[in-house]
Amino acid sequence: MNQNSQYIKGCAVCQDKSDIFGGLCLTELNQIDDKRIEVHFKAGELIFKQGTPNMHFLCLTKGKVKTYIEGYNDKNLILGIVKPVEYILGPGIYADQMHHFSAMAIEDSMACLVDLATFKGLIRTNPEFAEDFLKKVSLQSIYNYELFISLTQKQMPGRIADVLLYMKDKVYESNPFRTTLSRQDLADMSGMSKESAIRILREFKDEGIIQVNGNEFEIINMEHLVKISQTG
Amino acid sequence: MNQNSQYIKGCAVCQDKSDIFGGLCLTELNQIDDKRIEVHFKAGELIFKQGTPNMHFLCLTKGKVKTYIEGYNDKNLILGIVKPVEYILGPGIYADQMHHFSAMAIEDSMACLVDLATFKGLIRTNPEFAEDFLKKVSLQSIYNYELFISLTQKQMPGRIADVLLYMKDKVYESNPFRTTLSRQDLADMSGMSKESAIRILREFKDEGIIQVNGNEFEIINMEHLVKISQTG
DNA sequence: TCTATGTATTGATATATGTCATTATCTTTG
DNA sequence: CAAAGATAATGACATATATCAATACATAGA
Repeated sequence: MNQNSQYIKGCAVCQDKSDIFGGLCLTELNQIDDKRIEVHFKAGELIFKQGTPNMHFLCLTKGKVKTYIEGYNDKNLILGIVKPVEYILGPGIYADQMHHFSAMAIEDSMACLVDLATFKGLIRTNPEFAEDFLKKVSLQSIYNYELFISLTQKQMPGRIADVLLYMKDKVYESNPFRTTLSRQDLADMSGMSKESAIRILREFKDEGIIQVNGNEFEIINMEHLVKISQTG
Repeated sequence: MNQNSQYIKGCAVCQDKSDIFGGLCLTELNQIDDKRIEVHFKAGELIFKQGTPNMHFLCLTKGKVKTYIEGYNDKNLILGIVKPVEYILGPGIYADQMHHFSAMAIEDSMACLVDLATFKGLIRTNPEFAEDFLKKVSLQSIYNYELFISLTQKQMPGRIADVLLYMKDKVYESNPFRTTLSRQDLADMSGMSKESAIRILREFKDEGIIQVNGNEFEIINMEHLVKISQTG
């Protein structure tokens, strides 16, 4: 994937654009291209912060990003891990123009920032684009409902199982997978203390459900893990 | 509010339509009117059920409705209470055409059901309408983030405080308020067992924060309740 | 290489919360 | 009005989970 040479030529030839841009014509793509900034973020860098004004549509072209709500007592709730090519867009753009969650690179990342006015203009003028966007928003919302159930109705083993399955299926899309997420991050994804997260991981390891080696995880007994996820 | 005589004359003269319809022209309103069904639901009746196909845009014109996710072990999570005039629309319409939560009348209610194709057509042809809709969806989403924090990072007193404040400010908009929600419902709003919900309510009562008389609640020490909500 | 710093792990303990059983209270209905 | 069924309330207890403190491990600098 020699992306670098591609985005230089602009959105029209970019292979890494979010699929909601797929239906746009050349004029529209150029319109975006004119208002586009490309930024590199190092792992650990904050991309935007909850409570600050939301000025851009952001499309992740490289790396990985965690989105998280900053709650009380310095506790965070990780909403999800975004990978390329996916946009990161909070609900603020059509409400109060603010960010309602924070985003931080968990790997060295690259993102295209598009002027919000341009983005909103496209929503107004191109119904297909608007529908595609609504579809994305809807899928996000459906995922959030699953998260609600996981976090509020499952006990710790079920929640950790959900996190492991999420990482395998949605984030890394491979079975032995290596993550840059810390144990604290795993805890923040499952709404528990990091000590508890560690303990559950150890139990899973002792029961032969997973293999853990530092930040490398392998799910060995998938059936059992899925069952734990389902029975809560 | 002699609504009944009004909707008979159709959407154009209806005072009870969701405000996102405010910007529609007469032709568009008539278009909706042609595809509109008006239905009465008795308290306790299911309006639509999670997992069934989503065929209509639903606008509540009278009564109150609880929306809830049906989770594991017959446990529900109430997402919110909808009151007139507000629409009830799940994320399924732009995704898999399914309901992702259930809706039940908690009072005798009246709703307008509008054909989804008509609704989607308006989204495509009227950018203001699309933007208003996106705004609604966004506000809902922002509220969901607050709910995430309340449910995952606050202890029981904080969660019950949030429920009480939600009912006072958003649902009944009055301070002594009488609700038709059961204690089980209050528990389902705050993600705890009904016994725990009852216990916390009693503690609040003993501490002089609220007054409870069956289903009538009055917040006496607002400052204290807000503090409990904030400190979790 | 050694120290310093952050992260991970573990165990002991405190606390929050759920479950179960029982009784009380309210509502419906014959 | 009485009986039956639901909902609410309470207490005793079990369990899930957080917190605290101590230790181990890794990693980055000097």
